Amino acid sequence: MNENLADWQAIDAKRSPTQSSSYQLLRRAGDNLKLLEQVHANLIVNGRQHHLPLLTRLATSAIHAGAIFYAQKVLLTAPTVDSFLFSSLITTASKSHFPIHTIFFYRHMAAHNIPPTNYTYTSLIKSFSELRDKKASKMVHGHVIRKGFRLDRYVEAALVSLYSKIGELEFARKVFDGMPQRSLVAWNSMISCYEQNGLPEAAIEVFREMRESGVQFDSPTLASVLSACANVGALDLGIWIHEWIQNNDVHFDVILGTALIDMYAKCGNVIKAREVFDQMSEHNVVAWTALISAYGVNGCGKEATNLFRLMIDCGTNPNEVTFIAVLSACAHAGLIDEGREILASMRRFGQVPSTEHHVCMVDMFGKAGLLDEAFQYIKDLYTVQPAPAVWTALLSACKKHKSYDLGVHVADNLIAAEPESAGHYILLSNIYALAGKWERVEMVRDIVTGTQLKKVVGYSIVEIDQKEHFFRSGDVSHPETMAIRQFLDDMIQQIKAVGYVPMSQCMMQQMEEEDKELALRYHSEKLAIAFGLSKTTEGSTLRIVKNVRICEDCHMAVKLISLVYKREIIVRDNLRFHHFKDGSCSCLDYW
DNA sequence: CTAGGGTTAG
Repeated sequence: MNENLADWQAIDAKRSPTQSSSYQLLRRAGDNLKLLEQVHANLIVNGRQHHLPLLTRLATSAIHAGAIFYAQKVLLTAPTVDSFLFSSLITTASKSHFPIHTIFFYRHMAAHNIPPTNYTYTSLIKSFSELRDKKASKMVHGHVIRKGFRLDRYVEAALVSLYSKIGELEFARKVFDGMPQRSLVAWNSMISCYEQNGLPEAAIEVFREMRESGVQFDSPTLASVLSACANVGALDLGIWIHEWIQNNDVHFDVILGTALIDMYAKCGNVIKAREVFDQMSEHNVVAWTALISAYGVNGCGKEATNLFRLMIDCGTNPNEVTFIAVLSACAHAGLIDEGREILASMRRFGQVPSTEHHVCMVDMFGKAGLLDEAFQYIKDLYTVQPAPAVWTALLSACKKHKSYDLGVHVADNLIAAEPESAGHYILLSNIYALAGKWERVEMVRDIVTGTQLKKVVGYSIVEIDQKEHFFRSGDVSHPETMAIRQFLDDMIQQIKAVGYVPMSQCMMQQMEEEDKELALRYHSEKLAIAFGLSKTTEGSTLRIVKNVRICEDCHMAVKLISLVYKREIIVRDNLRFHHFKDGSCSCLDYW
């Protein structure tokens, strides 16, 4: 036996490393844990456990197989260790989403007095960004500085990404600004940081800086920027990027394609979104969902549900996001029976309806005025307290359909469940206002102001010559405010001539009729449209992006504006699109 | 022979 072993080792020693039998066995074992254990035994029997490259490969393969504890055992029983083994373990563990074990390996590395490398930190940082712990993240940054990797371009890019994921934008920017030489990946991390944290304008601004500093961008850059364009409604820049992709040699994959679909969809151009989809060679569930959502938010519910079925026929299974997209499409289009059917089909795809799906269903019933059905749906759901978002959907429906009693009942429950959310109080006061109970409106408003609850400030954006202009209700901050107001006053006169009557009941505060009319007149979307009309030529489409829902008065006004000025106007609110043309809206007043 | 950071849908 011992002689055999000696022979074996003699033979093996003569082979080149890649031909060594142990290495071959390891390769063939792949991610199969049983086989890896056999190779491990083989290594020990043949006295090759000192061979670190083999041991490293064994341990990383074990992690790939999901056997993180086995990898730990390999490490703890290894007769010798080196920096490479540790870095490999840390990298593989972080890539395989074992963040805690990544830290375990890092601690052991220190215990063995093996100095970390920049490889160590990029992976360690990646694990911490998965943990989303602010304090721990800053501790890692401290380690990076103490060990002298503060100016390593790989580590810095990872830090930008880490701070992005935990929402520490200023720290991300500080690291980025402090880089002596910014890598492409660092630029991409910074852009993605702003995009992912709800600051699409800032993301676009960094992209501008990037172009100015002459850094060549790539496919991940553009995917992030397109996503930012989508969220801010920057169609001009989006089209510029699309053309750039067509004229340059950039890796056009399913991710970039999906980003393009979403950009066109969120800028209101479903036709182009479909065109991009049809040109893509690969369609995964994300791409399908983006297209279904495109049709859904633009009010084309029938097309959305047809695509949903086509997707399944083509062999792609819907996931939870797909169901949200298709159910909300049903809600926007009033496809009640289809919505019910699709909800029931979730189980077949291994999906369980969650709060977001329930919200879609309640919204669907609620929009259609089926308030009792919506209420019953909620009551049938749980034995315990339903999620607040479900009640909010019902409450919005109560407001829309002026159901006073149910509305007050729902709002009471909602406020009891989430007393810190200002939105609930506003909805409740709206319900009181609709019922003319002004003293209650005042009471609720006093609560909101008295406790300093944060309320969402509504705004509208209009893009003129690749520049976004922001307006809030009653805004006077725009440099051209005087001209805008004059144009707007004239615009109101013009639509009054064709039958516009200000819907003062949209004002949820008690004030004089005249004041109500003026308050309505300076709603942010009217300001944005007046500015847009005055700055663009006849025949061009106007696009407005809002962060809250359009009110009934503005909806009526914009219909008439589209008629009088012979303009197509697309308004995107936080939930869907309204395409105004020739005096009517694509939503057919169902929203 | 064994290791890096950034990208898409709600």
